[in-house]
Amino acid sequence: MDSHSLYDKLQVLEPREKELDTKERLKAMERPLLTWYSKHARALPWRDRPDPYRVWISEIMLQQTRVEAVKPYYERFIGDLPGIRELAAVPEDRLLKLWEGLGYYTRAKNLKKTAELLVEQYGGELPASYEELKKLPGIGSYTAGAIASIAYGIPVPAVDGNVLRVVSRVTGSREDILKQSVKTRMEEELKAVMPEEAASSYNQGLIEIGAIVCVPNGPPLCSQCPLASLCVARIKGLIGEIPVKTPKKNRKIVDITVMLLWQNGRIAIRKREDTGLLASLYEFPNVEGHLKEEEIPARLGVEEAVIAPLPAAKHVFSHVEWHMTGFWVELEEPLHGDYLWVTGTDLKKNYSLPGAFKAYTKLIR
DNA sequence: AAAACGGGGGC
DNA sequence: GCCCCAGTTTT
Repeated sequence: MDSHSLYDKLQVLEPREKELDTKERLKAMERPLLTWYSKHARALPWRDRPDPYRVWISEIMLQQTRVEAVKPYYERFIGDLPGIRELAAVPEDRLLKLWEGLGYYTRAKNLKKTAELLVEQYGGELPASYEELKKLPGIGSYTAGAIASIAYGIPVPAVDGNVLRVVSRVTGSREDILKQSVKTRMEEELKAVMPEEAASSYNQGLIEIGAIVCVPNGPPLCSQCPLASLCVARIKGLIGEIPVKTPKKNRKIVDITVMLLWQNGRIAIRKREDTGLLASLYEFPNVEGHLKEEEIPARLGVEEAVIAPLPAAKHVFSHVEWHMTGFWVELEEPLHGDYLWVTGTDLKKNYSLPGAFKAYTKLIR
């Protein structure tokens, strides 16, 4: 029987697909990619003046974080800490306050650690070398490639989730893009075809296509894509199957009891451990497990307290869920221990409490 | 190779 | 409710 599906008819209208191997296909992206990027690049704050410091800060903020979320943080951060030396000298609490709400707080701590390193050992500047950049805390292969190419014009690739998606589609690769081995090979393949004089636009162009054309969720806008005629996934109708990603695992549930300790007009907070989840941020005193009201005094080591239950709350992290219950606890005297007793105003202005505690933070005047 | 590490936006 | 995001580090 004849095949007359819409897809078959459309395929007849396509220019005949050239027989290209992967390397030739990647090389063939260059001209359409650069032409398209010169015309369609979004105006973004960090693109105004791509000096190494500004590129570095933006790239760290953009790790696993959307452009729209980064914009206001970036502007404020650059305004407060305009250069490496200011960053190296900033107190950690003020730094974390600048980062509050962005997530992945290790990024901020690594930023400061690296700034100190740069002042002490690199003459206060980011090194103009992919290999040297990659040695710095918080800078992996993607970020090293991004800084090297965008700030210094060094022809090395910068393979992020966008590039993985775009290139796997263009080449028609059904390999699992979450595998490190697949990313490493793509980096090698792209390095071999990188234009010597246009590394910045080449990398940013690939990323830009991934962000606004070959989008991460929903169908790609192939009619706007400069790589459409080269794209194996599109030509073979594999857009829905590529990129391949392995399914992710379930989140662990953790029960937590949060206590708002109130004494003489002040609330107790404490600093979290400097490693692990929400490292170095502040929190309301809490314990793992769901405590009953009558268990509270003993846990706090007090004879008496006026206790009232607070609403339950849930916070979802990427790998764990906190299921929280809470109690309001009025004490006659301060507790011994590493607590800071702060007013509501002081709390909001000077201390970074992660969003996980929002349900309880908002109860404080 | 897998897990840890946030928070927000899209559907 | 699930997926994903201009990833890196630790286990």
